[in-house]
Amino acid sequence: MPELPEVEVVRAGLEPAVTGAVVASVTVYDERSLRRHAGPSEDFIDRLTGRRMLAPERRGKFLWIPLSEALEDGPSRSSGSQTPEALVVHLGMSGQVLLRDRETDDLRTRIRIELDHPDHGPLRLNFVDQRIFGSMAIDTLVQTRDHPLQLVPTAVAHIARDPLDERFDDAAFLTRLAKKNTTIKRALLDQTLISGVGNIYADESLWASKIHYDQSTATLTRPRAKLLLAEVRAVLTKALAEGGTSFDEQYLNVNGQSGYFAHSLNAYGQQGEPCPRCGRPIVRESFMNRGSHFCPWCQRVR
DNA sequence: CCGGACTCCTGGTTGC
DNA sequence: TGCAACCAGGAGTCCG
Repeated sequence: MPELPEVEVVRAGLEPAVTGAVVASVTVYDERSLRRHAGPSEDFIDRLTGRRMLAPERRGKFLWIPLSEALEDGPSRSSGSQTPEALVVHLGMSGQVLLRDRETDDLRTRIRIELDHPDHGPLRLNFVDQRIFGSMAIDTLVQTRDHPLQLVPTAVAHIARDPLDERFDDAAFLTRLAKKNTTIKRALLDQTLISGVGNIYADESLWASKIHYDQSTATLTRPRAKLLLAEVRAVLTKALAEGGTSFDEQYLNVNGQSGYFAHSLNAYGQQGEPCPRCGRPIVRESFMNRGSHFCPWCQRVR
């Protein structure tokens, strides 16, 4: 499942290739991938075709590419009365954005976007998604509450900043966390409190900070919560560093599954394996309709 | 505010 | 060997 590091790898891979590119054509092969688009596929195609892409942005697991008019000369209409828009991408469980030449097809391509880039020439974006939990949509950009000059898609407006965002407010997060009447893993997965963390990195950062997934947030001491936040950052940063190294240079292959962190997981998917810290077996329990992996010895409710 | 149930979805794996 | 049941879960919605 793509979480913050995987989505950031995609964003960084797309940036040099799509920034400044003009959308030549759009093909929707599966309308279900437009679930989050407020309108029919014709509307999606009309609003995307002919637009110029700006630098991709990300918050948590959401990725978006702001769009401007394609006009090269004269004053840009995008800064005038036009409502700013963006192509919003969420990878869901299995989404990938593959950057290809105009001849390359990919299995299970749901949406295809053909681009003309002033430097790189003709390109093709294949949105591939096996389980169709991901989506593309054209959305309007709105001001954020804490920074009026920063615009985000309306679909992202309710999402908290992620812990790798320089404007993430540690103190405010810790205070909100302490006031919540819930348990810690639930809080970590609550994208309105802290974004970008999914099931894998939640389990990994809880293991690293020796906290049980069902620990009450109200009784979690501030030092331990602070440690957890530091471990969340460490885990995400490490994954990002490992994932950011595996690009195919010929096609600038942007792949949502490349550079996965699987070879250095301590808890996630490790049930039955010895805990790397104490040697006792890692246990998997069902929680929130998903697996929770933890060491019952190192991670106890306190 | 909180949590549980449900929905979307498909291909790999398991079980009989 | 064949097929059905099961499983994985991000995010939104609805309801108690």
